Amino acid sequence: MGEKKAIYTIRDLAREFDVTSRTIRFYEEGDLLHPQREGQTRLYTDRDRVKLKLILRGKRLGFSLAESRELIEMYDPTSDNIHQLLALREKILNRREALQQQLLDIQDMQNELDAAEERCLEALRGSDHRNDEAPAPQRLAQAVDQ
Amino acid sequence: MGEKKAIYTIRDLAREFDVTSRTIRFYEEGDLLHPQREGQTRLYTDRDRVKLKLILRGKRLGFSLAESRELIEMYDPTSDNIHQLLALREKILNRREALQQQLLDIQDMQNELDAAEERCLEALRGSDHRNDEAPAPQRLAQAVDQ
DNA sequence: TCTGACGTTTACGTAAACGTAAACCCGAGG
DNA sequence: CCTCGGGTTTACGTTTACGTAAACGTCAGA
Repeated sequence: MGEKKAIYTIRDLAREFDVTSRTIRFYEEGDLLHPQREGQTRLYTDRDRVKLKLILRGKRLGFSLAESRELIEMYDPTSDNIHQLLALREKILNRREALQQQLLDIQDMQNELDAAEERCLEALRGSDHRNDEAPAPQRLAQAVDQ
Repeated sequence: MGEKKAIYTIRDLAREFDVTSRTIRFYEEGDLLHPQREGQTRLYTDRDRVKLKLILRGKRLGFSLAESRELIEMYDPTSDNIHQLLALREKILNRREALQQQLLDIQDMQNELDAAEERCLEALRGSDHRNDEAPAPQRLAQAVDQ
């Protein structure tokens, strides 16, 4: 199976994911990462790298660090407390709903981008025979209103 | 066609979209909304309502207010400056790429939520005959790595 | 007339997510 | 030996997106 013992320095990860070292240390402050230490120096494992990946993806989706921490903990059900597991399941369901809404939002927005782009191109092509269609104000309303 | 002359008070919109009046005024500070005034009082049209909707959807997708303002302006190509239109098209393309990444992120995350949920349910069902599978640390790595 | 619910402005406060600077340590290379 | 490029901590600064409080106007209803 694949090599697993890879060790990363803080710069390695910073470069790979295009964040600053400060950012990575900040995540540790927030209790999201727990690298080993060799003296003063932080050393990151593959596992840490994956967590960082999760955090950054969470960021792209608009999650707070606290939420990302929860998400990470989801994959680590060290707790055998049944009550906690149930609460966790709740959170998962909530997340799923939020994601579903995001999907809808994105689809809507993509459709509107399609339309916007077309209007742009149209405007670029025919800057001379302008104003064949309805005025702009109408369009905005139609775009989103239901 | 549909009734168009609807007028909303700040509270109306606040209630409808579950934000505070403060928030709505803040968007005006940021030049995202421009309601009419009747004396001191702000009055919002359907068009304003749609803009607010766009802003809030932008928020859900992690856009800053500045970005949302740009997005709104996209639908309002009052500028007949061709140069601006080209820049605008650039922005639209960038947006689209970002949204595509978000879609991937969301799909990944939904898959992981499926897995996480299953692990939860499994843990709930068989709290007795525990530890049939690989230990948790492996799972996290497999979930995202690759 | 008083109260209460709504509106307004001005302005300071706050939480999150880092940026940035100071001041330090440490190992390798010239 | 010195410097350079990395690492570290501590701590204050910054931006965004509002919250919150003060202090006020206005109109409807009891």
